Amino acid sequence: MDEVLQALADPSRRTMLEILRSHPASAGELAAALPIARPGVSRHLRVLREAGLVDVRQDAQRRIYALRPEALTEVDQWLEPYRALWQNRLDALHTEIARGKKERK
Amino acid sequence: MDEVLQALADPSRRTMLEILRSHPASAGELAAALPIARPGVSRHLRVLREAGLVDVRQDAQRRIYALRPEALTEVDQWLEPYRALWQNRLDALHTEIARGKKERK
DNA sequence: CGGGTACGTAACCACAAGGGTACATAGAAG
DNA sequence: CTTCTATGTACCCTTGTGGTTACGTACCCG
Repeated sequence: MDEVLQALADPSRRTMLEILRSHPASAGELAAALPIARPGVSRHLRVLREAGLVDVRQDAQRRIYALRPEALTEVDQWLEPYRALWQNRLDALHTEIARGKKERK
Repeated sequence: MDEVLQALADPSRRTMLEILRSHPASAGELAAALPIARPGVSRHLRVLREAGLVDVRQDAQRRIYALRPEALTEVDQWLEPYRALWQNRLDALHTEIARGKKERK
């Protein structure tokens, strides 16, 4: 969990995930899409790998990275107890609005 | 969004949110619950405040912090496009299991 | 085997983050 | 108005993080 949220904190890494969301990509491909040099990308990929957010597959001399979306369920679960709270608030807001409408009639 | 995920990356800050989930608390109260000194807590609180994750209310010389769970909807929304993916995977897994059962019969 | 390609790792550097101590400030209390 | 309480800010230091260049390595191709 910790590692996942840590990994998500960096915008470059989030961009990588976004790319991988549409298709698996090689390290070079990802590097080309980012404003940073290849070694930097390599390290970011390591972080993502260690957080379980991506999988690597070797294809000749290329490394193909693929998204492992299940890892994000951790975040979803962490969010869970808060979800109830914000939904209550939204419900309350809607009730408020509804009441407002009534009273304005 | 960026600020929110950034804020969530730190475990101490997540602990604070967890505490605030059950009840609003003063800065000192939060500091007492954490292994770090009050000034550090103050700084963490600023980060949370700037990310919109908490609200402050002044009560005499105390500052009462309250959770603002709506801020987390940003994370929920960010998660959204990935959610579809991991659910597909889980569905596929279930299908796979179901098929396996059948074949094993 | 020699060379090109695709990566990762090592070494290095600059700066942001997080922790601590000391101090400033605002408000209650006397 | 002085003092105590609660909290934030300034400053300093150490560590972590992200980026770069240089280098090592694995693999295909001729």
